[in-house]
Amino acid sequence: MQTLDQQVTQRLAASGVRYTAARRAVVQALAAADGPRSANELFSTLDVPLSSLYRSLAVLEEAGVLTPHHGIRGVTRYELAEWAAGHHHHVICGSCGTVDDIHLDEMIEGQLERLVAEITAALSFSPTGHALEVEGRCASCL
Amino acid sequence: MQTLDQQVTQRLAASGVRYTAARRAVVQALAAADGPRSANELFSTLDVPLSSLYRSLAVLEEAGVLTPHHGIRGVTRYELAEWAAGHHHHVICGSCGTVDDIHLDEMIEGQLERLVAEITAALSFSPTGHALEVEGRCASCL
DNA sequence: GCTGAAAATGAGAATCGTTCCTAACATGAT
DNA sequence: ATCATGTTAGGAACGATTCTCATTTTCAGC
Repeated sequence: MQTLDQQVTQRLAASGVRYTAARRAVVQALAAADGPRSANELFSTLDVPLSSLYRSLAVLEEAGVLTPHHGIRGVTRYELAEWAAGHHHHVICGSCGTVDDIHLDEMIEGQLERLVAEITAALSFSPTGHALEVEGRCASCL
Repeated sequence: MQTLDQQVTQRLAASGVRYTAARRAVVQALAAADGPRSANELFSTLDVPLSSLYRSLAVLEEAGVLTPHHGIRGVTRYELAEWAAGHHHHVICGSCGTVDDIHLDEMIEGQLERLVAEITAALSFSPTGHALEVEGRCASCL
């Protein structure tokens, strides 16, 4: 079992890029968060210039370390990829755009997986993943 | 059983706005499409000024006729709301951003519904809907 | 420990989708 | 016909993101 940093280092090396301090800060901030975060949200936490932040996010996405999540008002939030964060789903507030992770218990997740398999079996489309999103209002927007 | 136009007229009346030619064109274009469409995509089809188009989309969303779908690069695509288009899900190409509708058969949809009910039962969050999105590559991006 | 090429950075300008503003234009109720 | 209100076109403004480029950092090979 390797640490997250070791795994990220390997992934970045495979893309021929370095695991610098700014990139490390981004990965650690996202690892500590309990949902996807936008560039601006990270910016207000991290003391990394915005332009560098956007570049780091792009590099990390390209290397398969982060996955983007497109929300309201053109805001893209990033989270650790599935191999790092574990497979999970999202609860999204339609009002403020906040996204929280939810992990389904194995039984339910298994059912969902079977469902997706049935759906994609009939399509001429090569699926790479699936996402179940529950929409509603979060506690602070009610 | 009323026509779509009649139903939309009622919804807009409830919001105190008119069902004008431009709005009718938007609704009909989306009814004919087999997936969500962005303002730009509609613009290239409809001969409605972009600013009016955006306003029409906002009005129709506000009235509950359309629902937005946020895609890559900050592009928002709209589709008819569930009451008009029927409940369905999406297949999304991670490369070009194209979104296509998929309708699940009743048995599968019922399973999914039960799944979502189980998930939300444990959350202090008032759900308004759910979406299952299958990600992958479309035929033209392979 | 140096050195040079490649990679990464920071600051600001530029771009893109989208929203807001304003003045001119319809429409329906009175 | 008149008035209040809804609607429009066009363009300015906006926020998120990307680009540019000069500078700095990193690291393999000496």
